[in-house]
Amino acid sequence: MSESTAKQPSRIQQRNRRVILNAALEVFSKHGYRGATLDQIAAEAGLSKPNILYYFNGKEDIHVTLLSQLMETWLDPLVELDPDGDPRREILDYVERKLTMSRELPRESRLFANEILQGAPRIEPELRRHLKPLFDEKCAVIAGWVSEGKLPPLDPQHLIFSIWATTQHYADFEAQAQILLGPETDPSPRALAHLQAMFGAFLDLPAQ
Amino acid sequence: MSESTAKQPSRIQQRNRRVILNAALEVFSKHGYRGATLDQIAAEAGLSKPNILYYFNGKEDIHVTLLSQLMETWLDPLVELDPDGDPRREILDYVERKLTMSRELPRESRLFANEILQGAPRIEPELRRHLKPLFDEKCAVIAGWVSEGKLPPLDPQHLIFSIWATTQHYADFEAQAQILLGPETDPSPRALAHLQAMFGAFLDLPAQ
DNA sequence: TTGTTTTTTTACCATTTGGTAAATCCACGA
DNA sequence: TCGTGGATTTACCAAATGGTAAAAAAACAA
Repeated sequence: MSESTAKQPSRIQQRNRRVILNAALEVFSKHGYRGATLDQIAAEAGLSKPNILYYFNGKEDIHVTLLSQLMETWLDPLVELDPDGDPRREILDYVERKLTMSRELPRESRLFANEILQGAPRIEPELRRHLKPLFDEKCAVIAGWVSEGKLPPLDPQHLIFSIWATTQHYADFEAQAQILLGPETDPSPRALAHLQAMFGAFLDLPAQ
Repeated sequence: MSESTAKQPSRIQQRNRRVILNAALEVFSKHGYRGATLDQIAAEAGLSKPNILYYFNGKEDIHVTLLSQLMETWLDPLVELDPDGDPRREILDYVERKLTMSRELPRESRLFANEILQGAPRIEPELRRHLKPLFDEKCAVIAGWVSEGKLPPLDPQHLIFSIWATTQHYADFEAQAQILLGPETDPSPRALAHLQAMFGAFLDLPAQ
């Protein structure tokens, strides 16, 4: 017992846990929690099912571990919103970061969307612990900007909801967008231009 | 054989099919397709499982029937968008209709969201047949308004995406909103005010 | 090498789940 | 009242699925 609580995981442990979590992300984001099977995850990971269960305590353990590990990445763009920056610039940059994340991490986006859609049964504590305080903090920042006259009167909470909704839409509803726009084109450039124009217009101080 | 193709369903058939579809909507929207079980649907409907299968050919049949029947209701707000109306008024009214639908039919919204998230495997043909033409038609209407100078330059496709995303967000991500805003309050009034302000600002012709 | 610990596989199991066959019940018209 | 067809229940089944026990294999420290 070289450590006080637990031994650090071996190289094999680290690698296999990572492989399993990546496979689980693929499968969970595609089929949802109930729709995903351990066999699918095992096949995707190139391991046997009992071997998967050697590294995790069960299906739910994998799912919760995934969501918890992703939480930080997921909140990162909002964390970067700087109270001391230019309000309009900060918010439009946040929109861009969220849209980029939607394009580069669509599996993560769909994983979260699936979980929230089902009522967030497994991630609710995590949301209360990490998302809620950050959300409140950044709402206060935006509200401050409004009261300082640096932004027009607006509802910070619902502004953030609108940013989340519009950016994540491109990952979560990708199947629909492909049907409506065609599968060839990457909607991102036009999506970014549109969102910058829309939120930009909303954030502009009228007749300054 | 009094009819050419099939006899019209009896009163019992009509009632039970309606009861089953309502129960299925409840269960499918809450757990997704794979997460829902025939036993749950049967319990919710107050019927036995074999009795359910007397009225439908199987789980998928129920799901597809649900989605197909809902499609019309779902597209209705967009159908009402009037090419001869005032552009700004028409679009803002559309936003309001969509938000109202999100509040009054959250189960339907989540059912669709679940299906699209999984890649729309069962409803894709329906989307190509009904949603796509309507989408193209209304995009053309909005593009017409833009080229007539009645709206500022904007991207009709992505504008509609933004309207869908922001309004449906309140149904699909209700669990998250409840954590962040508290379960007591109905977010609808403030959501409506926010969305009207946001899209209103975006649709305003600058310095006219 | 050898003994020990970690990792992987083989062979299972209990439960759940979509679905079926056949018997039974029941409404209703003649 | 009786017969007939529609409606419902009872008793199942096969496949899928999450999970386990224990043996075998691989890795590793001495």
